[in-house]
Amino acid sequence: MKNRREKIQEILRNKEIRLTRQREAILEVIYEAERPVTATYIYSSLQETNPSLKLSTVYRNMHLFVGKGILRKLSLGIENNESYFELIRDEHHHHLICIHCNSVLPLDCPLGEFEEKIKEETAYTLIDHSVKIFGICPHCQKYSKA
Amino acid sequence: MKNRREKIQEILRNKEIRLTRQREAILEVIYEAERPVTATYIYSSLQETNPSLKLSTVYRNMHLFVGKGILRKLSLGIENNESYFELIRDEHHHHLICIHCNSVLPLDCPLGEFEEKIKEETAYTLIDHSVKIFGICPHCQKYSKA
DNA sequence: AGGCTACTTGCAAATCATTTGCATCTTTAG
DNA sequence: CTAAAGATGCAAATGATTTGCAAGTAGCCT
Repeated sequence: MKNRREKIQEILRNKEIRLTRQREAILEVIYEAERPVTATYIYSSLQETNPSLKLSTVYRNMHLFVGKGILRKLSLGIENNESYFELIRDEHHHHLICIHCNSVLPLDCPLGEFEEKIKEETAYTLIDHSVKIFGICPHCQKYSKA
Repeated sequence: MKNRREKIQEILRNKEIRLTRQREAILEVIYEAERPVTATYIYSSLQETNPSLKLSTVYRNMHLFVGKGILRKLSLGIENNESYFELIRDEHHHHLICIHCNSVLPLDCPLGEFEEKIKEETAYTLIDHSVKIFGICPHCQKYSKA
């Protein structure tokens, strides 16, 4: 039974990415979050334990991880223009976004037949798709009653 | 039978927006484009005819028009981080995006029952959603065979 | 037609997210 | 243990978008 740190190191080695303190720390934060996070979130989360970590290093590694297929970059279209990053786990899914607190939850994919239909109708080669649903989470519903 | 300029002026008046040379020109570009456009696209399109128009004015009016329900802002997640804006015409729809030429086609909405299900399962208040399908259009399929 | 007032614009500087150049440090293969 | 390749810190650059402020203009009221 491997602990998280070992699992992260294995992922990096499998992808032929050098192990650095920073990279391990970044991936730990992402694993722990269990939801898409921003570069700034990662940076802030690590300020206490890794005060020398720079935001540019976070961004550089986001790029690297996306390129290596470890992460996926999302453009959620939330008020700010920050990009979110999430682990590419096995299964295809989508996102439910709270427009108050910007938190993000995973959703199953409701397309499928729809894609077939589009493919026939338009003759496009379909490559990928994304579904985003915006709402207000139960927690924010309470606090925005004021 | 109204011409385009008159139609635009009517829209602005209906929304209680002051008529300015800049606003009319901006909306003309958007109407003519018949697809989502960026602020920079609008700005460039107007440099010849309205050389004094500033990009900040375009952005300010994009904001205004979105707020008044004339336009909708899209985050398409295309390589650059530019925002796209489209006219809010009649009905709710979605987008099929060609990843080669960045052209955008409208799609019918495939959600509906799915939203009901999500609402029950998560207790979120659902506000809006977006579906984007990425692919390669028939035209680009030919030219990318090379 | 002229004038007032509030709203707009141009302009320049600020801001925000993200990227990049460069010198210094660290990882890893031998 | 050591050198070379690659990574990081730092600071400055970039690109998109926003903002403060003074000057300009639309729309209303004589």
